[in-house]
Amino acid sequence: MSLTYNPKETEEKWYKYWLSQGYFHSEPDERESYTIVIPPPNVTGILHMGHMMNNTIQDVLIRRARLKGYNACWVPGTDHASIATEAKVVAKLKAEGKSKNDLSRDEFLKHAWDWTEEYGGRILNQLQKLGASCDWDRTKFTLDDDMYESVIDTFIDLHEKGLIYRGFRMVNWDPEAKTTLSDEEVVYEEKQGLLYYVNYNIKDSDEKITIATTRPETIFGDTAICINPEDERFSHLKGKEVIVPIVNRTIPIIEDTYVDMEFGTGCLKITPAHDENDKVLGDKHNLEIIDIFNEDATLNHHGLDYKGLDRFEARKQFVKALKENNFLEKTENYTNKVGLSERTKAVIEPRLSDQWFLKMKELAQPALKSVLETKEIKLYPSKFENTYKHWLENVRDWNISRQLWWGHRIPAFYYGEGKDKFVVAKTKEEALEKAKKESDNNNLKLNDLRQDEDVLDTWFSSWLWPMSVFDGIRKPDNKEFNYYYPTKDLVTGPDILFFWVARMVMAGYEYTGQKPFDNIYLTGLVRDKNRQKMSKSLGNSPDALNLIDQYSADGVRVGLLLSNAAGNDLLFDESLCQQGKGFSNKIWNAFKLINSLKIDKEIDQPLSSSIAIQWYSNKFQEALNHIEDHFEKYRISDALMTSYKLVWDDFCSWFLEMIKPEYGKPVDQQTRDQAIKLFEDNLKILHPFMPFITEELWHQIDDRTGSEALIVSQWPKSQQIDQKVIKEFSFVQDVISGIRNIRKQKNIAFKNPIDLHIHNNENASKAYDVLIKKMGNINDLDYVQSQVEGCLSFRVKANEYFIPVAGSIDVEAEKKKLNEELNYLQGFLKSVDKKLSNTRFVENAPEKVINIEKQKKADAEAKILTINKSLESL
RNA sequence: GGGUGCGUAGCUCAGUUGGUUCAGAGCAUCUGGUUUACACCCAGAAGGUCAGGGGUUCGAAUCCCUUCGCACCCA
Repeated sequence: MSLTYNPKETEEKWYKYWLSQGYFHSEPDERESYTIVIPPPNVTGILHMGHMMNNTIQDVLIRRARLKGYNACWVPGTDHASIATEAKVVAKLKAEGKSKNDLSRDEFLKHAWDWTEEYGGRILNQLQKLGASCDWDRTKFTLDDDMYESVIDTFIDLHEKGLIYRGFRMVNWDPEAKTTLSDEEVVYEEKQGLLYYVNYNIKDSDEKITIATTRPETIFGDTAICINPEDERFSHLKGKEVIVPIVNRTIPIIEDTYVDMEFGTGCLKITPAHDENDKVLGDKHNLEIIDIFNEDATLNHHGLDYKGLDRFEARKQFVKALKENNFLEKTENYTNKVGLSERTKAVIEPRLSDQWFLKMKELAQPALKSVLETKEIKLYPSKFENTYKHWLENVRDWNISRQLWWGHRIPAFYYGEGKDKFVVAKTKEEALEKAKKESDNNNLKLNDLRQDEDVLDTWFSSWLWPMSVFDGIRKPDNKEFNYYYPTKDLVTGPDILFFWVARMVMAGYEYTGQKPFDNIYLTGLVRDKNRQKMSKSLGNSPDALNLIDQYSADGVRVGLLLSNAAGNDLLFDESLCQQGKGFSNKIWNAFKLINSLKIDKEIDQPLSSSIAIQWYSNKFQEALNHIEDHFEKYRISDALMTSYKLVWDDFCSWFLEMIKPEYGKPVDQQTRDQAIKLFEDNLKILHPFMPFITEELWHQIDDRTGSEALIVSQWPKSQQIDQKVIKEFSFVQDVISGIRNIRKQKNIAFKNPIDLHIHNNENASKAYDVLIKKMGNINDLDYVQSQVEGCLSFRVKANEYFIPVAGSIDVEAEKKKLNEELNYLQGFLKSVDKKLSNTRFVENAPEKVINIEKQKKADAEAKILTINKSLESL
């Protein structure tokens, strides 16, 4: 066995081994299934801390399920991320001097596929370094043929059900990506801007009216001025018209109570094409709609001389012109929230366009019910239920179209001039048949059909993920789907609770009548020390593989899990990984110790060892119960911490020290065998957290065949716990701590033996005396009936322990110590007495609590008695 | 503007049904230790107005109200 643990070699070796043995692969069989589908990372992405966190948790769950005898199946895959990927491909083309506009759709898609093939597998390979035990044979991509068809089938089905419709709506337009974004993809930022006060001349009058706007460049699109009908300042202007400055168009003054008389000048310009609220007013008052922008947010011909200028440049120049022509009254500083594209950071332009929408209200109902009413799906931590509820109860129709090429192309075919002349069909041929019927025109040819140019929102494919990875959309009765679905756990971040999770629940019920998963576990976001979300784009994410290099995969896994409770953000700190690595070292050395002991088959097991084994067996069972409970409640970090303390404190610091023979002496066969058995149980519960080192040691213990690998062994069985053993030993631990304290106090090195006299008021079991002697390095241990002079003392419960020390005892110091203990106890007793003499407490508190208080009282009284006696004898 | 959550040791965070185990863990700090599996170690110590105030209760870090600070979501 090598002196120190070499994670690099080990990790590579065992990952290959697991793969070669097919342990990650699952096929339906008679066992119960335990399925997790990975939240598909972005195909162009690379591994960041969030992924590591997320996937470590999934791997812990799936490895534990495997050990517990489930047929565990973790399905990996990626999504095509239309906006992000298309943006990257466009950027790459640009760097090569090509423009997307010069390419045909097919040519562009070829570039996108090339890109995907080059970078697509990257993130999955990185997951392997982390130890992820995914069933790689099942790896899926949202644009695989079967996945593609599932999405198209779903679109057609929902359209037939009347849930998908086409609408002319104000959308969030990203002028950089030249696409629509959903509300969820827009981030708002406060920006310092100006409020411009602009004068409009009243037609056939010398009078003018002043409006305040943050966007003077949209004046080109003005089609009305609106005043509040109750505003007396403007009542004389009712029915008149104004002239748009510079543009010289005449527009009406309309009246609507929507206008806030307090804000600005109480007078509003209406630009229906470029503002959501103006659009509503425009519809109400039948106003003309003038769209002044091109798709890249430069001005079109409505912008007159400013045609072709970017909106911000146009604003600058137009304001200058307004000023020069005395239309600009004044400007004021003004902060407003500006919507930005999450992906490109471009300022969102509200834009009217034809889009495809999915009605959400109906679909949301089962999703609400299952999480909030029937609890068929459980959400961890439950605090997110409120957020979930609020979103679903106020859900808006989902704009599912994107003005992009990379993705699932909308299967709508236009056959005539009007934009409502279309049919939805799976193939062009089917579409032709439908179109002939609808148009009553049998002369229609394939060439007369034009397919919609847009693709579907990426989430419109990933909301099917738990079904489509098992081909459950196309073939709902297939064997695998029936076996693996519904899945068990979904592990993801709270930031995509609506984007993805809620929608998967909707799709699940819509298509199977069943939930897609039993449990939703929302992890925290990984943040850096400045509380910023860690992301590649901010450049504040440590390189994942570098971390693994430095601290080992096991170390990083432990580091990530250690201080991370569900749903709470984790401020990432590398020292946590260091702690994880330190833990590996500890485990390694624990085995090194057991392994290095020479065995003597002739010697009997010492009493101290048999006690140690009995104690640790029970301690292990107690911890196992806690661990099971933690897992059940998805308190993964607690489960890890419980295991950590069990192995480090109980196993290494106590158990191993107790069974360790004197230096150079051999160990008996029985103790060694039992220690190995207990160590193996440790490895089993550690395996989900630290798969590599545990598998390595498992094989160092013994030559094992393929089917005997740790990854496919059996999780320890729960057994009856002997609480008495644990309780008695805990008392013994206190005694040993007391001895250590005295040694420390008097600077008595451990190698120097001392004597111990025990005044056994508690009538504690003497069975453990051998251990006290061994662990305290006690020469003579005896029992006394009264205080012993010339000793330092300490107490455990009512028991008193005396240790003779060389030189004179400082009687005053001893008295002082005793008096302090006495004072504390008397205060404590008083508070307990107060409780017990309170009739309302005795009447109301549960019996269990009262008994505890009574026990406290008895213990305190006994101890006080002991101390008083000691004080007397001093 | 509306909603949700958070505030516990120097730092990062647990604290489950209000009641033993409750004021905890890890890191950092300090003191001592090593011929012995591990200095990636061992044995100890110190560190707290549970954000402030009020209330409910026999009993509050935990429940309610309120003030302050912070974060996130939605508009």
